[in-house]
Amino acid sequence: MDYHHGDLRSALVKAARSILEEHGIEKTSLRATAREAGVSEAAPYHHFKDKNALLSAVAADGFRDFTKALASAAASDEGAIEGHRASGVAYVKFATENPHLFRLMFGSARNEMKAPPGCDDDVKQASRDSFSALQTRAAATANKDKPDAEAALMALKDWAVVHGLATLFIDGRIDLAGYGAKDIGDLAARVIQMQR
Amino acid sequence: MDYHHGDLRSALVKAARSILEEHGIEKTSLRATAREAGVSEAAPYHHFKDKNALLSAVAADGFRDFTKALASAAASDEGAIEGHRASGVAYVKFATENPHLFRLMFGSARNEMKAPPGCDDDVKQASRDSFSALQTRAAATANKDKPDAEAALMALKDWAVVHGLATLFIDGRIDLAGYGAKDIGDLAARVIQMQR
DNA sequence: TGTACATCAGTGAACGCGCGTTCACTGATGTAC
DNA sequence: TGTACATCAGTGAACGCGCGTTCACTGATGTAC
Repeated sequence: MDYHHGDLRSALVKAARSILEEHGIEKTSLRATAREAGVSEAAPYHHFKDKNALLSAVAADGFRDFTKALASAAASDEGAIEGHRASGVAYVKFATENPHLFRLMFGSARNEMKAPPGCDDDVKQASRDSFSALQTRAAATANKDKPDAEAALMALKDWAVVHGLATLFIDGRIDLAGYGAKDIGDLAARVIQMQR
Repeated sequence: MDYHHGDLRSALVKAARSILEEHGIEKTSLRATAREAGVSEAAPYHHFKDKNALLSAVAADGFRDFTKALASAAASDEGAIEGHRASGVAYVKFATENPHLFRLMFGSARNEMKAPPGCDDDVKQASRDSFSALQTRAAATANKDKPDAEAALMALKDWAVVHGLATLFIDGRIDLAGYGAKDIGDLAARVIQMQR
């Protein structure tokens, strides 16, 4: 028996994330995670206070990847507007490629209510980082003549569009063929640039 | 003991919906529903094949209410665009007022995979009704000069905006005060009418 | 370099829980005669 | 109108399951001397 694993904590996060993506949130139990990591079912308690703490670590991890994916999409295009749009497409793609993780990150699967304040800080911080980067890019595209309040609403609308597309798509509500789209990235790009 | 309840089936749907809204999806069990309806824990099996069937009935019920709420909002305003916008606000409000129901309706809490084709038809039909009404109203606002494909994308964008707002809000991602909004309906109305 | 020891990260067994589901049953209801 | 009986919607007890969590434990590791 291995009595010292090396880095069980991150191995558990990885294992949980893998179960989550493969089998969904309701199969993602502490026990299954421990088994996946090849460790006894009580071992996770040396690294996580409870199940919620593990799920929060997975969510925080997800947010860090998410932030990176959006930023790198934005950087690969020149021009504030192009970059903003590219990061919108990346938003939808990330959700599509990691649907269960995306739901865990945004949803209510973790019990945030009973967490003492100060706890769960990791997810909170990681998600805040994502959204502030998002808003920064949105702000960079704003018409200079418009008041700040309008720019903020516009940024929210852009966010809602990509979040709505992502959510509807992973919940199976969007029929790509019906829109003549070859994939969700294609459809997202066209929807994002659409104007009345 | 009451051996004949009268209309246990719909009482169970009502009970499940009430537990769902009050305590969330993970507390919504068949047993809890039976207890809430004041009936033995095995009784539901005379009306629903399994837990999924009960949840599907709740979701279908929700979709019917949802469709009504959107239609009546659209009807209370004159003009296609005003009606369309009003139904968008109603969309967000419905989600806000019935967050758990909304998640059940759209989400993956029911196991749709293992349902034999032909089953679950009730939800499918009810949700299709909702979305087709939505698209009809969107189409009515379309610029006549635009090709149909563009109008369809525009309708999808409108849908994504309200669905995104609804989802982000019920998941606690939107700070109303930060936008100077008095409530979510107010904010939704402003976001919906916002243009670049 | 060698040894005693505190610490720390594992183990494995056990707890209690609520759940979905099944079963044989029971009593109320409506219908045929 | 009265009665026999099939049907149907309930009951209550039981099943097995996987889960979160706790516990006393054990053996590996690093450090002080």
